[in-house]
Amino acid sequence: MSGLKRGGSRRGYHHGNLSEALVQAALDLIAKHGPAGFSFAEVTRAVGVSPAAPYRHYKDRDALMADIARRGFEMFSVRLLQGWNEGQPDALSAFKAVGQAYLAFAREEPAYFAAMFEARLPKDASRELSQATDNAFAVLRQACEALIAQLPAGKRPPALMMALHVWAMAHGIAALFGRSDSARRNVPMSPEDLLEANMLIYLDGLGLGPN
Amino acid sequence: MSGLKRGGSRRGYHHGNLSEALVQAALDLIAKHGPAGFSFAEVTRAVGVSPAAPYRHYKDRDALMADIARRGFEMFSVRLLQGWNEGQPDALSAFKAVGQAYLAFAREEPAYFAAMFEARLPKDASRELSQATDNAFAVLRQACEALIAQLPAGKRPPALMMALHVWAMAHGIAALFGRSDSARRNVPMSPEDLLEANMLIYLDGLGLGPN
DNA sequence: TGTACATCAGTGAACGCGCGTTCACTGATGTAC
DNA sequence: TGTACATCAGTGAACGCGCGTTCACTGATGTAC
Repeated sequence: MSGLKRGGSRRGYHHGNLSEALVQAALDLIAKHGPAGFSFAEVTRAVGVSPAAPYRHYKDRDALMADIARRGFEMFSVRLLQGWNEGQPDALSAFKAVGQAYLAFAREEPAYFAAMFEARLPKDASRELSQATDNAFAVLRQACEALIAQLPAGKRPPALMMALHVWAMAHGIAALFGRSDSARRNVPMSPEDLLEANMLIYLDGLGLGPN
Repeated sequence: MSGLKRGGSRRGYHHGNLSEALVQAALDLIAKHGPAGFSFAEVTRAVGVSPAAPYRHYKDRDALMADIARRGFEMFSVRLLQGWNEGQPDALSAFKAVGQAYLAFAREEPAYFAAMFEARLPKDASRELSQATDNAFAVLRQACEALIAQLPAGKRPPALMMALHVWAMAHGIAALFGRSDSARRNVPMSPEDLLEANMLIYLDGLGLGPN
C-alpha cells in the first residue's frame, strides 16, 4: 500500500493517482476526436493539473499513447478470453463468442481500439506493448487450435494461418462497420451477424461445418 | 483547354495548378506522418505558395482531406476493376485478382489508403466522396454476383453479404498486415498469400470450391 | 488587331491562440534515529 | 513519540513556435468591343 491517496479526493498538493487520471482523460479525448485528437496540454487541463505535471509520469505524448495501447490490449485479451470461456459449452460456440467479444470491444471501447490500431505507434514503442499484443493474439490462436483438433489429422490447416484469418475477418468488420464513435458505412446487417456468417462460411470451408 | 499553364513551370504570379499541387503535397505528408500528420500551413510551404493561397480552392483542411479521399476511392475503383478484368479469364481467377488489387492499392498508395479509411471524415463530408465510395464497393459486389451465378439456384448467398465479407477480409488483412508505410505486425506469410488462402477457404464454404 | 476593363488567383503581413517543454520552486510524504 | 532530513510529485511562469485565418492588395488572364 504505497501511501497513495485513494478515491480521487484530489484536495492536496499531490494528486495521488495522476497517471491513471491522465490515461482516463486521454481516453475521453480520443473517443471524441480520434487517436490524434488530443494534446498533452489538453489532458492536463481536463485533469486539473499544471501543464508540467505529466512529465513526472510520461516522457512525452507518445509514451502516454503507448501506455494506453498496452492497457487496451490487456483488456482486450481478457475480453477475448472471457468469450472463449475455456471452450465451453463447446468449441464452436466458444469460438463464435470470441468473435463477438472482438466486436463488442471495438464498439464499447472505441478509444482503446483507436489507440491500439490507429495510433501509428512505432512497432518498438515498448516491450510491454508488444507483449500485450502477442498475448491477445495468443487467445485467438488458442481458440483456433481447439477447433482444428476436431478435424481429422490429414485435413488440419496451420493454426497460425487460421488465427490470422480470424483476426483479419473480425478486424475488417470491426474497422469498417463496427465502430459506434465515428460515422461508418451503414449496412442492413449488424456487424455481429455479419461476422458470425463470415466465420461460419469460413469454418465450413475448412471442413468444420455442421455435419 | 482552359488556359491553365502546364508542366509546373511555376514562374508567374499564378500557379496554374494549385489544387492539384496541394493534393500531391498533402499526400506526401500523409505518407510520412499519417492522415492527421499534416497542416494546411505545411502544405503551402511544400508547394511554395503563401499560407492564404489554398483558401481559393478549399474551404479548410477537411475539405482538402475529403477531396483526397474522393480521388483515392476513384483510383481504387479503377484498380479493382482492372483486377476484375471483366471476369476474364474466368470468374474465380478474376475474383482473386480483385483481392490482390485491394492489397496492392493499400501497399502502393498508403497515403490514399489512409485518407480513405483512417482520416475520420464525417460521413457526409461530400456527395462526391460518398458516390466514389459506393462505386468502389459496387465493383466488389459485381464480382461476387458473377461468382454466385455459378452456384445452383438453391445455394446462392445474398450478394450484398458476400461482398461485405470479401471487403472485410481484404480490408482486415490490408489494415493489419499489408501496409508498407507504418510498422505493422510481421508474420511469416505475405498478405497476398494470406488473403488468397482466406478467400479460397471462404469460397469453399460457399460451395464454390474446386469440385 | 488593339485597348479597356472585369475577373481571377496568389500575396504577404498580421492577429491571437494553443502547443510542448524548461526551470527553479515548494508542499507533501516517507524514513532514520 | 518526536524531530530532522531526503525524496517525491506537482507548481506556475516563461519561452519560442507553428498554426489557421483575415485582409486589403496586386499581378495575370480572359473578354468585349
